[in-house]
Amino acid sequence: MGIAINYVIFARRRQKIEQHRKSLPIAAVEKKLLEEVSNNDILIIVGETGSGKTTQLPQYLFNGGFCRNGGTIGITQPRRVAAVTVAKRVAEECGVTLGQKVGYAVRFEDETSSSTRIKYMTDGLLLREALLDPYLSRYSVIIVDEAHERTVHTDVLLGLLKRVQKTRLQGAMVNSDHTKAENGRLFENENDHQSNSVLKNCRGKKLSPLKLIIMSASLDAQIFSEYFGGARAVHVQGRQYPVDMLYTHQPETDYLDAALITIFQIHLEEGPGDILVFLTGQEEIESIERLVQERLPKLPESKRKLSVVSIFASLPSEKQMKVFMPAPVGFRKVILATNIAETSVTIPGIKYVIDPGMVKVRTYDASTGIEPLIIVKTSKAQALQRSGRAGREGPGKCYRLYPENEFYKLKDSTTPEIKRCNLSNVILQLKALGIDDIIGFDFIEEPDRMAIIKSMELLFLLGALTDESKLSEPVGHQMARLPLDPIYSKSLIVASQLNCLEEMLIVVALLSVESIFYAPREKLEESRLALRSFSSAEGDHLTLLNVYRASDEFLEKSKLVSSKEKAEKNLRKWCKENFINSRSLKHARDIHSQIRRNVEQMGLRVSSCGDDMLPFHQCLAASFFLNAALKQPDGTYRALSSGLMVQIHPSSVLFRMKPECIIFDELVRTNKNYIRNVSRIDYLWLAELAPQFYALQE
DNA sequence: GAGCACTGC
Repeated sequence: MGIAINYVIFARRRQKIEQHRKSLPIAAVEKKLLEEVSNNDILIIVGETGSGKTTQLPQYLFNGGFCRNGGTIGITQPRRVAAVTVAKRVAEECGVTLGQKVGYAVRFEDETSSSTRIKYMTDGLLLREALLDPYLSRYSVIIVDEAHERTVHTDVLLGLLKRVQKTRLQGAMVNSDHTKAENGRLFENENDHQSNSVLKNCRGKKLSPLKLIIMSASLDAQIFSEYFGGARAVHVQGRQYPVDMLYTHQPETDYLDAALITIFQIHLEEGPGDILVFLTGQEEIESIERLVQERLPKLPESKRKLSVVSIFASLPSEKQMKVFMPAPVGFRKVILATNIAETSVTIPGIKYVIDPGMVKVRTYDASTGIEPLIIVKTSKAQALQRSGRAGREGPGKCYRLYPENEFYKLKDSTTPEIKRCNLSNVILQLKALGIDDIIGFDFIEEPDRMAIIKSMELLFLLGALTDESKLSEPVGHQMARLPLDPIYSKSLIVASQLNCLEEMLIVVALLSVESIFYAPREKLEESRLALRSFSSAEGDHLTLLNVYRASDEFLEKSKLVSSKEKAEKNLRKWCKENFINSRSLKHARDIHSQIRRNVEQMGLRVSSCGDDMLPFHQCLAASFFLNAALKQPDGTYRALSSGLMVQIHPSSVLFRMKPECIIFDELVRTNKNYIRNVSRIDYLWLAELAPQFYALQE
């Protein structure tokens, strides 16, 4: 009886899934798409939101025989959550256990097996895979999804895939001819012993042609098509509800005030439905929240049913969750959000979107190496993405707080990340793939020449590149294998020589994540007091180490008496009491175990310097030497490499102490040039430990 | 004596 009922439920569920699949816009063109993929080695698919391309196309290809010879279909996503949730959904649609036919792989999580044929992953992870398998030989098809977002990973991946595809096509011809592939080289330096070993692994295997599919949600198919030599582009219809666009008559001088007025206008004049407001940062969000709360009591009592919630990335997860909870009965919800609500999270119930048209972006100044955040106008594509958030569940309205003619003056799309970021990691990865001519590399959009040169200089000074700009052996190759900023990778290599790798692994993991300290404004004093027990007079690096060790000790003790789940819950409580951000700490723990595994595999010696922290600080000097600063008579500091005048950030344990010579982790420009995560070093160490930079200056 | 958007390996 029970089995029969279960079967009925199961059958209904399958039927529902099938109905849903057939109702998607892409279902109407399944056969056509299969033909297109068969006939074209590269295909561009433009599909708007709701077309079903991400979940359906891989299934069509699987059923269409594109995995026949044991090949895998790989689908890349810019974000982890997308890779994970889509994989789960597709496994369910296929009626299989996740990790079997359908799986996913993201950093720290691998839900695949040898039987996986449809594999969702992040684009960054596929790039890492390429280091081990430069021809990506396990894949018969690679689909690059959300290519319009143009993350730095996507851009590098596109260049690599273009090359791999060409090589595999030639390799396949060669395999059938039994002659040598003269032009079928991915590498320029096949004689290098490192890449040679990789090549040998690949030669045994038969290279088969690779199908490439680039999927984009916006109308810029042209760029991708041109890049791939006039590749064929097909459009797939999306499915969205209509969104009414409303503009202001005149430009607004104060977009925050305009946003505030619009919130109340919608609340008082429009039908039910929640409001999503796009703001540029935490400060704006908090000030609008305060202003709404202040004005609410002035409304007639029956009109006060407005509940304000906010979301931004650095908000602790439990507070983020509040935006997903429905407002109390009869209340309208206003969500104040950064562009986290543009793509990363989807909040249900939104009918109204308010878009002031501004966004905070990170930029990169190659001459100073500083990456300041600035507020700029959104692009057209971004404005469209924002307005689309109003039409997910029904018809909606979008209030753009600028005149309509201003919209047409906006840039079509946001500047690709590769044009505004530090390129040292990109260069390291390309070099590790045997691509030595960075300036000649076929990027879809060229990075600035100056940015390339600056990053090469940095890699050279770190010892990752030889005089001929090749990856050095072993340092350069080791650095390329580590999933870290090059300076951090270098510090691990130095630490193994100075016998303090145990300590440096922890510190590097902590420096790699968002600040682990959580100090809410209203509890500033309390949080400072909590921090005191961990503080080290030597600086922030040791302080970080103390916090990590204390948390680790607490967790280990907790595990002795309770289950793993309970122990982790206890740790979160411990974090709260000590004003530590548990999400950041968890992230650091994950990175720590990954890089520890990495260095062990590389054969580096993991040992501890015990209580003598001298080698640890020497290691900091030897690897962060470009971030050294000297005290000036007035108590400020001069950064030695850039000559910039900087100040220790007030959050540093050395803020009052002001030692003569310090090294720092990063320089942030707000009102002043602040340096963060600072430690005291001996000035004389610089010339001794970093002669490649300091000996020349004497 | 300060406030930093969002991702990713």
